[in-house]
Amino acid sequence: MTDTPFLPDFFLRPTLAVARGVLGALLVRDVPAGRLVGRIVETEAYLFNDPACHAVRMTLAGPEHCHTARNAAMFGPPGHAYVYFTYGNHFMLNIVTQPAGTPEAVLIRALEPLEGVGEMLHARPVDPRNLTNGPGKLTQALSIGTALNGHDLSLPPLRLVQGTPVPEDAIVAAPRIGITRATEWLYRFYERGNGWVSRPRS
DNA sequence: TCTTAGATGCGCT
DNA sequence: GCGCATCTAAGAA
Repeated sequence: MTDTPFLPDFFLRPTLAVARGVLGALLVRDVPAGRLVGRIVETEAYLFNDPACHAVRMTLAGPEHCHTARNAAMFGPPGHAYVYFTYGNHFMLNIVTQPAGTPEAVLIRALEPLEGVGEMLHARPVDPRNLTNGPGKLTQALSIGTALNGHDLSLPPLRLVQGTPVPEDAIVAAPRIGITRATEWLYRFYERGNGWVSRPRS
């Protein structure tokens, strides 16, 4: 069960459907210290015509003005990783969706740790309850940085594999966190009642 | 338990 | 310079 990858077509579905569909999927990360596995419990969708997306300028000025070194991976093939650095400290992990040329992605916001918790705590020495309940936290716990930007998520050392999908009636849609534009769009999805979901700042 | 401010560095204007 | 798909420590209650 931890070895079934997603078929490429999965990432060609509408990005909002992918954001729901990867809830329950597993992220498998191989590091020298061992194998780390986390279950995805919270995501956000970012669309090409989305004011909060790094590639929104495509709609305004055309692709040639919005395709930059930073967001290049979002224009690449679906099912690959888009990793970027922000706030001077943190890496964000996204799954690229849509055909190459259409910059959309799904941000992984929280994981439920399943395997390798001891190794994760070594990479991120904090109270275990704060190990992977946020987008910057989980990348630190899994040692994910820009070296994995553009990486094919069907291959080691970072793979996305199928788990038990979260049923639709257990998925909550909510406003995205930490953005200043399009804050009313319900593009954040999480598993209802899961204790690893990040908490919005008030 | 909750709220606030500061850190930190890259990409853009 | 300013903003940022964030996190943490410190302080109040």
